[in-house]
Amino acid sequence: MSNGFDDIPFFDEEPAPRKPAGSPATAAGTPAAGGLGIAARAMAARDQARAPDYLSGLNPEQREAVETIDGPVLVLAGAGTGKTRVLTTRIAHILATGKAFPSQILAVTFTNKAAREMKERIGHLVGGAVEGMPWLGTFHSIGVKLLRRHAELVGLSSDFTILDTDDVVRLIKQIIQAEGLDDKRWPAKQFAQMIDGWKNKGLDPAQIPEGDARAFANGKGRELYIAYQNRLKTLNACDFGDLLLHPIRMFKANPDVLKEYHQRFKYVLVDEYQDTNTAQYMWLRLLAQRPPGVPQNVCCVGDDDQSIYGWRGAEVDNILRFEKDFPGAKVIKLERNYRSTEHILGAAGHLIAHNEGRLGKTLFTDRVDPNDGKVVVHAAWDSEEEARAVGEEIEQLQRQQHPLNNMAILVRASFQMREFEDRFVTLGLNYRVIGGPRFYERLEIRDAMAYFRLVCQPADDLAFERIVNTPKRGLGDTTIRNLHDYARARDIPMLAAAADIIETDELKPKARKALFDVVTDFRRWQSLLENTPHTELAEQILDESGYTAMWQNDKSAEAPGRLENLKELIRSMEAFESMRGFLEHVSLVMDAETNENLDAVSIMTLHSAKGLEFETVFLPGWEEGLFPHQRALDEGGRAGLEEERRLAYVGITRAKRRCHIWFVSNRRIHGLWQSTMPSRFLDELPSAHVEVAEAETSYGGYGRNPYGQSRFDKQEPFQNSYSTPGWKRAQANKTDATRDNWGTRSGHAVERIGYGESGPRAKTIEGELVAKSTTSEPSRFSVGDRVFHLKFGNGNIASIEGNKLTIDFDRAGQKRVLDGFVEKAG
DNA sequence: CTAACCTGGATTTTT
DNA sequence: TCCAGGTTAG
Repeated sequence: MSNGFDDIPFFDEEPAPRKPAGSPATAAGTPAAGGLGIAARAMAARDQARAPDYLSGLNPEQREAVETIDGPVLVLAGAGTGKTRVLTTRIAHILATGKAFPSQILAVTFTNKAAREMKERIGHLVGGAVEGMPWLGTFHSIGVKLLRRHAELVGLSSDFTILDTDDVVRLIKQIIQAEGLDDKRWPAKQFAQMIDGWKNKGLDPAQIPEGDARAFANGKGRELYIAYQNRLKTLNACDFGDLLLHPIRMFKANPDVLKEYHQRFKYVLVDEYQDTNTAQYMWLRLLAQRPPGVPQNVCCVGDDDQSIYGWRGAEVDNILRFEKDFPGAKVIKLERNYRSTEHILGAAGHLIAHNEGRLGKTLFTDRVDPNDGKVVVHAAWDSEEEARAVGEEIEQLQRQQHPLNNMAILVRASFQMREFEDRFVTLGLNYRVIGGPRFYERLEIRDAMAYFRLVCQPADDLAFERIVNTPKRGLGDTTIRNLHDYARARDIPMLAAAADIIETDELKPKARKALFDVVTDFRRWQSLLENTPHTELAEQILDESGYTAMWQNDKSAEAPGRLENLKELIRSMEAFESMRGFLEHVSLVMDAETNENLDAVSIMTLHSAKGLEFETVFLPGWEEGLFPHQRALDEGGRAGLEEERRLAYVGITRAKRRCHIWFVSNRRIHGLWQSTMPSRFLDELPSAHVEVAEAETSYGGYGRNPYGQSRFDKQEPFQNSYSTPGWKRAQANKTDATRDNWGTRSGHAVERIGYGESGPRAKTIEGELVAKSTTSEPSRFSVGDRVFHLKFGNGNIASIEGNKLTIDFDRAGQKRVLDGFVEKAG
C-alpha cells in the first residue's frame, strides 16, 4: 500500500528524556522547540506544500475533516463513509505536519478492537511508529494508565486490581449479606447493574437520586454503594466504572495535574462519539477543554443514527450538543458511502428517516449497477423454516463461489442463533459465532487467573476466596468464615490472615494443615515471581496447586476442553513480558481471536455487528415483539423504538451488495408458540428498493403475499416432513445434549464444531446430497446401526431415507441428520 | 461432596 | 421450554 509517508520524516520519540516513574511526565516541548532539525522541518513543509499522497485519495469532505486540525471538529460520519480512514489519516496528518509528537495525541475508542485496528492502520500510514502513540486506546485503558500514575491521589496504590463483573457481583453479594439483608430478595446482580448505571452517569454515592437510593434494599441503596466503595478501597481494587470516575475525581481535585495533561495533549480525538456516556463525556471535557482563547483541538467522530447503546448509558445528546460544548466547532458531514449499493442505502435511508431528532444525513453512492438486487424480504412459517431457507440461500451463494466469510446472519437476540447453528451443523456449513461467552469468562480460565492474581497481588481477597478450596482441599464454609472474620477483625487480607491463623489453634488440625499448604505454596510462588519466566511459573502454579490434576481426574465431557483452554491460556501469556502485564491485559481486553483462515458464515447480534461489513447480510426475525423488541418498547417508549430502528439501520447498512430480511409467522418464545406480526420496520421500507420474495421453492407453500397470508396459506408448509407433528415432537424432545458441546461457545470451540477436528469434513451441499440419494445409491448404514455424531453423541439408526438418517440418540433424543455427519460407532 | 431437584428468569454488552 | 444457580437429600 503506498502512502505519503515514505519520504516524510517521522518522529516517534519524545524530545525530553523520560521522567522517572512515579512523577508524571510534564508537558513535552513542541516539536519545533524540541531540537528537531531544520532540514527535517523544511522537508515536512515541502511535503505539506505538495499535498502528500495520503490525502489524495480522500473526497473533499473527508479531506476537510483530516486537514481541519485546529479548533473543535465534529465529524458526522454515516455508515460506510470512511470514518476510520478519516480518523487515522487525520492522526497521520498531524504527525506528518509536525504539529505534535505521537505522545501528544490522545485518541480514544470504545473497544479494544477499534483501538487495535486504528493502531494497525496508522502503522500502515506512517510505518511502524505506533509504539510512539501511548495514548491511543479505549477510555478504560487510558483511564488505567492515568490511574496507575496517580493512584495515591484517589487513595489507591498503583498496583490496584481491576475487577470484572463477576468479581463485582460476588463482592456485592458479600456486602448485602454482611448488612444482614436477604440476598435473594435483593439480588447482587441487580445492584451491580444499578451501581454501574450510576457510575455511567458519573455519580458518587452522595449524588445519586434519592429515589434510586430508596429503590433498593429498603432504602439502603446509598449505604450499600458507600460500603461497596469502601470495600474496593480496602481491596485496593477498581471496577470498570472507577477507571473513568477516579481520573475525573483526581483531575477535579488536582487542577495542577490536569494542567499537565492539558499541556501534554495537543490533539484529542474520539471515535464513536454517539456511544459516550455521561462519565466518559465528563472525562473528555476535563481533558479537552481549554481556557478561553486557547484553541480546543478536539475532534469527535460519530453517527447519531448508529447510536444503539442507550440502554447502557450512552447519551446521544453528547453528539447533539457538541457545538454548544465546544463553541466555534466545525461540523463536517460524511455522506458519500463507499460500501453499499443504492438499493441498500435507499432502504436504510428511508427506514431511518422515520426517526425524529436526528442531525440528518442522507447517504448516497455513485455506484449504480443495474445488476444490483433490491433488498429482499422473505417470509417463513417458523424459525426452523427460516433457518432452513437462509441455509439454502447461503449454499446457493456458495455454489456461485461466494466465500462464506462474506456472509453474516445478524440477529436481534442471541437465542435466535441457536436455530441457525443447529441447521448449519446439519448442513455441514462452517459458521462462527461472534460474541457470546468469552474465553476469559470461562470457569477454568477464571480459576487459573485467580491463582495468578493472588500470586501477584496477595491482597486480592476475591481471588483468594475463589480458589482457596478449588481443587477441593477440605476448606469448607466454616473454615472460610472463620478466616474471613479473622481477616476482617484485623483489617488484613485473607491470605495474610491465613498465614497468621495457622500459627494459632483456632482451626481444626485438618483445616490447619490444608491452609498451611496453601500458604506455603503461595509463598513459594511469590518468591519465584521475579526470577522465573512467567509462563513457566504459570504452569508450575497450575500443576503444584493440583488444579491441572483436578481436571485430569474429571471424567466429564468438558474436562479435556478445559485442559486445552488452560494450555491456550499459557500460550497466550507468551506474548507478554510478565505475569503482571498479562493480568492487566486480561482485565481490560476480554476478547478472543477468531480464526480468520477459516471460511465460515458469521452469526452475531446486531449490536456486535456495528462497524463490520459483509457482501451478503441476512437479517432474520423481523417481527413485532422481537424486533422491535417488546422490552425496548415497554421500557424505552418512543426513544426505545427509535433505538430499535437505528439497530435495524445498522443491520441493513452492514450489507455491501445483498441484504435479505426475514420474518416468520410463528415463533417459540419462552417455550410457547406464538403467532407473530411482521415488524413495523418492514412497512417503513421503500418499495423502490425492496422486493418481496416469491414463494420459497423447495419447502414452499407460500402464497404470493407473505404479508397477508390467510389461515389456509399457513397450513401449507406443514406438508414437508420437518414440520410434521412427529418431527416437531422429536425437536421438542431434544433434552440435555444440545448444549454440552456448546458450553464453550465462542471463538475456538464453536469454530471447531462446525467442521470437525478430523480434517475437512464433507462440506455438504444439500443439492448434491439430494441428487445422490435419488440415484438410490445404497446407504453405507443400515437400520439399527450404532453410530456416532459429533454433536449429538452416540445413537442407533431408526430409519433411513436416502442419505437422511433418523437416529435415536442416547442423550439428544431423535434427530434427523445427513449421513455425512455420522460415523459407525466403534 | 455429588446428584437430584426446584426455582426464576429469559434483549442488546464493553470495559 | 430451557437454562443456570441454588438448595436439599443421601
